[in-house]
Amino acid sequence: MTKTKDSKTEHIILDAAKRVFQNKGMDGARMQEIADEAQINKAMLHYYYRSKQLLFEAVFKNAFALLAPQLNSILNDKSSVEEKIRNFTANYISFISKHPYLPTFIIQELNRNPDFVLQMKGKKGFPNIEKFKKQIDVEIREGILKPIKAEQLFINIMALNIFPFVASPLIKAFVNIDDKAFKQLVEDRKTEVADFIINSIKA
Amino acid sequence: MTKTKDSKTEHIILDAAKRVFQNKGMDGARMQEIADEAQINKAMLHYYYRSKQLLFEAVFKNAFALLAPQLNSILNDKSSVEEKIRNFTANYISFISKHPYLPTFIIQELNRNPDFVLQMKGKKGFPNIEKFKKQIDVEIREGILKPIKAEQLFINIMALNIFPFVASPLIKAFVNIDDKAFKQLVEDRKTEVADFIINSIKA
DNA sequence: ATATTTGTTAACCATATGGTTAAACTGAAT
DNA sequence: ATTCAGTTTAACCATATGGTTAACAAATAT
Repeated sequence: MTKTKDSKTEHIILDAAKRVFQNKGMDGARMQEIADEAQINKAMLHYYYRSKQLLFEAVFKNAFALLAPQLNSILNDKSSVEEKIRNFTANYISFISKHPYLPTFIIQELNRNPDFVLQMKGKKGFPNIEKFKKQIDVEIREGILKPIKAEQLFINIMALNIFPFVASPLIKAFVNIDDKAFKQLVEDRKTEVADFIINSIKA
Repeated sequence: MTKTKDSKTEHIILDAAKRVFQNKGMDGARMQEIADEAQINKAMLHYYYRSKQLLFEAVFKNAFALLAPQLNSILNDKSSVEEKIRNFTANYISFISKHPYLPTFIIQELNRNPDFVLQMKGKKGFPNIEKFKKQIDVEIREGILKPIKAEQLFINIMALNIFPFVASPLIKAFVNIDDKAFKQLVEDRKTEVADFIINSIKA
């Protein structure tokens, strides 16, 4: 059994760091807490990841890499706009229900350090709107869709799908519901949101 | 000139604290930085606000008090649903363009400490969906609107209006635009978003 | 078997940080 | 002028925190 480059410990650390950073953010997280979470000596964190900043970046990139393909599906898939919206909405909400921390974490940390996104932008697999733009224009010309800017539509799709997870404490308070009812509301959105969007843009 | 209860210094501190907390969040903010920002001795912060936590709460409540009336306008005004949506969208985007930090700050800190919202919930002026719910049901019965749950519609309105500000670094990267183009995109949303929503829900 | 590299630990260090204190200053009331 | 409450400052304190080190253990190579 050859030793894998990523040691077991290294993985345990990343996993613990994920949990802590996702809950507390970069500023709120403590190296000792990550070590405790991993049931490991604090020095190991530095042994494998050198610094808090680098450990954080590993976690962030990991999280981003999980999210990006989701968005690419709506930007680059071959199906029609309507199909894409229906698929994306259902899939995305399922996906995030399994990782409810993800969008909040990414958005929070990107606001803390907007330059961070520039580092990602170059890499392949980074979501890009160009293909989607062309597709929208084609479907408008074909009379399938009402005129709308692809940028605005894309923002709307993102907003309707992501926002409820980012703002859940606020929504729960305003709508005056508990966790269970909120979960049901989100579940309903798997079709609600797609209908809402398509209603609006279909010619 | 009688001395006002709120001293000048107290106000200067709150103002500086706003700027720092909004940019760095509770965890990222430093008392020394706030003192520097206010050009004042650090001990004054404790003299007037006792602790970082209390100073933070003052800032947070202040921010929340600014945001709440905006949401109440859509929940409690007398006009028709369509009018409300058009007004709210235009007003809200104008409002936030002047306070771009607000939604991100509130959402971020509420996620850090969800119990915080419960403390606000009791107070009068806290946004509540009940009236809006009834209005939606009436307009559906009258055939003005297609059937939709008030909760979902409210979430959609919030999402479409608030999300672009919360996720601006992400959006700028995906849509591949600079600050100026983003500002224009947001400006366009003052009518875009209302049209998008009304398109979808009007019978 | 022995040397060498890799992994792990406890103790330690420098600095940052929220908070305190005691003395000094200010301006108005006596 | 003196008192007195409210305000401001510099110095200080205890603790938390990210990071390092040196010794030790386990695995791997020679």
